[in-house]
This record gives sequence, C-alpha cells and structure tokens, in this order.
Amino acid sequence: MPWEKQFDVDQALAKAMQAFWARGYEATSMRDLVTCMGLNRGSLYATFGDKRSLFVQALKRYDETHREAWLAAVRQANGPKDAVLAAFEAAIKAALDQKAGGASDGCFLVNTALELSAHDAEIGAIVARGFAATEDFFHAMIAEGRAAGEIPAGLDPREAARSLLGLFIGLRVLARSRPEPALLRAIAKQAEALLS
Amino acid sequence: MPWEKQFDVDQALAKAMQAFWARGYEATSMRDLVTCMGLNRGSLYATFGDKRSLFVQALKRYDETHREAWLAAVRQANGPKDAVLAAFEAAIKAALDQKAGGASDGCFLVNTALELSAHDAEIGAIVARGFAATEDFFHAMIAEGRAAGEIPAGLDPREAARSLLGLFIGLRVLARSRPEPALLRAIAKQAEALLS
DNA sequence: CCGAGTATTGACCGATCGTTCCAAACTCGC
DNA sequence: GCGAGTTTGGAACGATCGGTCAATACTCGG
Repeated sequence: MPWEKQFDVDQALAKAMQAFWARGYEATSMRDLVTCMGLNRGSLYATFGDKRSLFVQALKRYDETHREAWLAAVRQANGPKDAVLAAFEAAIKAALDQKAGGASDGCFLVNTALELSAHDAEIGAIVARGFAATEDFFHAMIAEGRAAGEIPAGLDPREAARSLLGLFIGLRVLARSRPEPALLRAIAKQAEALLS
Repeated sequence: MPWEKQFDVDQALAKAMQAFWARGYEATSMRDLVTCMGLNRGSLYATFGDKRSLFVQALKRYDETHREAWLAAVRQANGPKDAVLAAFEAAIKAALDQKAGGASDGCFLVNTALELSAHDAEIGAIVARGFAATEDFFHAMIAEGRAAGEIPAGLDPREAARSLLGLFIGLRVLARSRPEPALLRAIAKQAEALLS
C-alpha cells in the first residue's frame, strides 16, 4: 500500500487558517498558501481540493478549535456571569496584545461574515451557525446565572443574549479599526451593566 | 482649450462606490468597474487614478453622502433620543428590505474595517474617523437628551455613546449574516433600554 | 526485488489581474 | 479651418491568478 504523507495535514490546515484569517479569502492567493503551508501545489490540491474548499475547511477548523474551545475554557474557569465577562475581557486582551505585537486578526467568523456571507450560502451558513452558538452560550450563561441568583430574574434571557452578541461582534470589529482601550472597555462595561 | 468629459464624474464615482460596497475591494476587478461605471479603462485611469485611489475616493464619498447625510436626516426628523432609535430602526429596515429584494450590502465602513483597516493605514484612518464621528453623533444626542430630561442624568455620555456604537456595528454585521427580525430588534431594544 | 499504487514536484495551462500607451475623435482659441 | 490640447476606445503589457498534469520518488505487499 501507499506511502504516508510527508506533512502533517492538520498542521498545514492550521497554517492556511491563519493566512485566511489574517488577510481574508480574496487577498490570499494559492501561491501564498503554498508558501505558508510548506507544501507544493499538487499536494495541496490533492489533499484539500480547490481554494474555496480549503477555505471552508479552514473556517470550520476555526469554529471548532478556536471559538468552541475558547468559550469552553472561559466557561470552565468561572461562574456563569464571570464567564461572559471573561469572554469580553479575553477579546479585548487579544486585540491590545496583537496591536502591540503584530497585525490584529480579530475574529475569523466576523471577518468572513462581511466578506463572503452575503455571496456564498454555504459559508454564510457556517458563520450564522457560529454566531448562533455564541448567542446560545450567552443564553446558557444567563439562564445559569439567574438560577444561581447572580443575574436579575427580570432579564429576558434570549433578548439579553442577543444584545450581548451584538456588543461582542461590535467589540471585535472596533478592535480591528480602533483598538483604543477606553473604547473597548466601555463596551465590556456595558455588557456587565446589562447583566446587573 | 480641451473638451468636456462625456460622462458625469460624480455619477461614475457613485457606481464605483456601489460596486466596492457590495463586493469589497479585492473581489471587485477593474473590468467590473469599467463595465458598471460605463466608461473605458483610459478614462477611468485618467480621472480616478489607480484602483486603490478610486477605492479611497469611493469610501470618502460614502462617508460624506451616506453616513453624514443619513445621520443628519435622522437627527432632523426627531428629538435627540428618538434620533438614536431611528438610526437603529433605519439600519434594521435597510437590512430586511434588502433581504427581500436583492443582496444586502450592510455598511461600507464596517465592511472596509474588516477587509482593509488592518493592512492599509490611510484607509484605516478613514474608517476610524467615520466610526468616531458616529460615536460623536450618539454622544451629542445623549448630551442633548440629558439637557432636555429625556435621558437619565446618571448615564455617562461618552461611555453610553461607545456602547451604542458597539451595538450599532454589531447590528450591521448581524444584518448581513443573520437578517432575522427578532435578533435585530432585540439589539435595537437594548439600545433603547440603555437610554432609559 | 519487483510491480502496484500513492505522494511529490514543478513546469505548464488559459484566463484574468491591474496598468500603460497610442492612435483616433473631438472642442476649443486663434 | 487649423493646430493645440483632452478625451476616448481598445489593443497590448507583464504579472499573477486558480488549477492541471505527467514525470519522478517512494513505500509497500507479494
């Protein structure tokens, strides 16, 4: 039988994800991908299919390894209300750290929502699902927090979760164009006020 | 002396703006622009310079003719608090109308913030300035509303304006990927709650 | 050690990219 | 009505785009 691939498929996909994440779909060429993934065209096409297919796999990978794992980590370390606030704080910290270091990449789902959601139904569905899952995370935290008495019972969990989602996405966008601590913190503070 | 241009420069720029607005910078080719602007390559380059320069002019045009004029119109028709709420309602209406009709284009500034702000300083500055002006609009409305007694005096005008900006941008992003009335209205409702 | 079968490699494809350029069309002052 | 100066139209540029393919390198069951 055949011959094992010489490269780590998952690691190559991670590199592609970073490239698409940083520069978007259109601005990332196959040449860029071949270079940054460390393999050649033939292997790339044989393993991942065409450019759009590779992008879809990279986006799904982000949704699984970044968004889901990140929310789970935030959840595990805190009570329900603090988990929500920690999510906002983590987004701020990421934006300010990247501002000091290199280019800020924001959130791959948010970037993709604006570049491709309106023009590609399959990709739009992945983004919409990711946003809905984030909304559901907020919703679950609010429900738990209400049960624990941390969060006022007068709050409508679904509507509050949607407001948090709006604030969160707004924070991600502003983090990329106006990474000013005072601005970002004002939004996080509003998220806290919403839950109090 | 020369010879008047055969086309309306401002109208051609409006067409270019719509194209960039709908599809973004990278996904819009000069060929597309030549077609939709209704002039040929030579005239386009002679009048607007290269692609990036044309994009900058289109973005500035959006900032002046859409964002500014739109906020001014919203302001003129309402009191300070209702002006803010009308801004949110107008964004929702635009998203839902476009959903039924054709493609939803969201907000050109928001689209550009994610595609180019991080990689192009001049364009990033235009976007940041537009966002700051929107924040200032909210800030001015809150200040007026407080003076008129419409808005509680306990509210910090700057922080509230920044929260509204976050909600507003979040609304614009969600409008493009999850144009669900209940979702968008929950965010507008939160904006209203913030001012009450 | 040899064929079957897959991975790798890089040359290569036609199409399109953004941009340049020049000859033809045209309007004016003279 | 003629020459100066601009716009127009489109051919053409080199570069790069996404994608293909045949030759080669290699691992395995037999």
